[in-house]
Amino acid sequence: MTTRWLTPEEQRAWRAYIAASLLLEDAIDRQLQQDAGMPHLYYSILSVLSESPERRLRMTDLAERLKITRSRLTYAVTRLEKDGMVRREACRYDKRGSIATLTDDGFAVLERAAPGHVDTVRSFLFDRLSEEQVGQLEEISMAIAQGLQEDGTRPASDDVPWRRRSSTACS
Amino acid sequence: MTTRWLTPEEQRAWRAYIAASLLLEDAIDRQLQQDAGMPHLYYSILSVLSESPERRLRMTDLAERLKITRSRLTYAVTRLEKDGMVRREACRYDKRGSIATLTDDGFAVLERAAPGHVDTVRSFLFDRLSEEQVGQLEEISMAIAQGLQEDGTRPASDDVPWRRRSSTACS
DNA sequence: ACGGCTTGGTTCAAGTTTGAAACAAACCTA
DNA sequence: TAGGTTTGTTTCAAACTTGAACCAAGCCGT
Repeated sequence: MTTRWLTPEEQRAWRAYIAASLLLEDAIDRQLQQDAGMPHLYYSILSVLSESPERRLRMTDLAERLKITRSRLTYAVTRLEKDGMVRREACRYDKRGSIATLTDDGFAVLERAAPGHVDTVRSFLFDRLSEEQVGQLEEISMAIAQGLQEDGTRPASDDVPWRRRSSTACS
Repeated sequence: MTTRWLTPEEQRAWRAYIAASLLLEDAIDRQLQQDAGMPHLYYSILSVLSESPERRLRMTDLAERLKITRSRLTYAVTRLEKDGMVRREACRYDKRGSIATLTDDGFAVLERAAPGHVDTVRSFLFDRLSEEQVGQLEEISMAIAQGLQEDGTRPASDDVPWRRRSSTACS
């Protein structure tokens, strides 16, 4: 079948989206680099850890939540560990496992950086959108993400309910 | 003043957005890497050039349109030039300038890759959105981009109408 | 208990991005 | 028109990302 090219509306949306996402990520990266000495992803790692039970998470779970590869996460955590914001611990129940724990230092950095980060997100994103648009953005994003996660989520099909594939509770 | 944290709705939207944009870019990068041997940005460079008059554009203009730094563009174009998809030419009217031109080979690669790319964008993005949502996405993206470009665009304030700051027409 | 498959994580090399510094040409302005 | 600033582009080192390859450790069937 012959290609269905994008309609003019779709083209406009696509280009606007590309531009916006690039600019936004750049702005956020710059702000965090300035104020916290780390890029957005690294901040997100600290953030996710801080909200996890005991501030710890297995590498794979962390990667899954952040939607990044394990390899990328390994690199990032190695850096964060060097900087003392995260500690790696062995998983008792699964000797293959490695658990990343947010240190007090890491938590402190996070707390110090959070206000500035939120301000940035606010001023570049939410302050420019109506309440309605915020809802629309969520729905659109969910729709996109859903289509891209079939694989990642489907394997979890709970036909084996007794077996957590994501061992957050480990150790 | 004390920080205005994100509301639950905003948090949800923000997280969904981050996830979606990461996943989408990854998917598109992978597809293009597979089928065209280059990441999304590089494809975009060829694409923008292909639509420019004479298939050529000054580096700065190209960077501006793509919303990337000049340094990043320099690197990318160097690679594309090595691969023979782009040629660099000197600008006659401004000896500092450098003009990137899409070669026939580059155009051919673009033509060959375009259908697969469009299919990908379609299946991961537009097929999952209603017509309404496409419009919403455009508006939201425009709103975001606008806030982040004040600097880049404002200097262009046409109080000096006789002087094009973007010399697309050069050479 | 052995071999084979899968899973969790890391490693390594190659490629890309970043941001500051370096240059050179163009543009003032006194 | 000399000197100072701005603009267009590249360069360089350091940081980051990618994907394939690797190594253990768990899992499973026989």
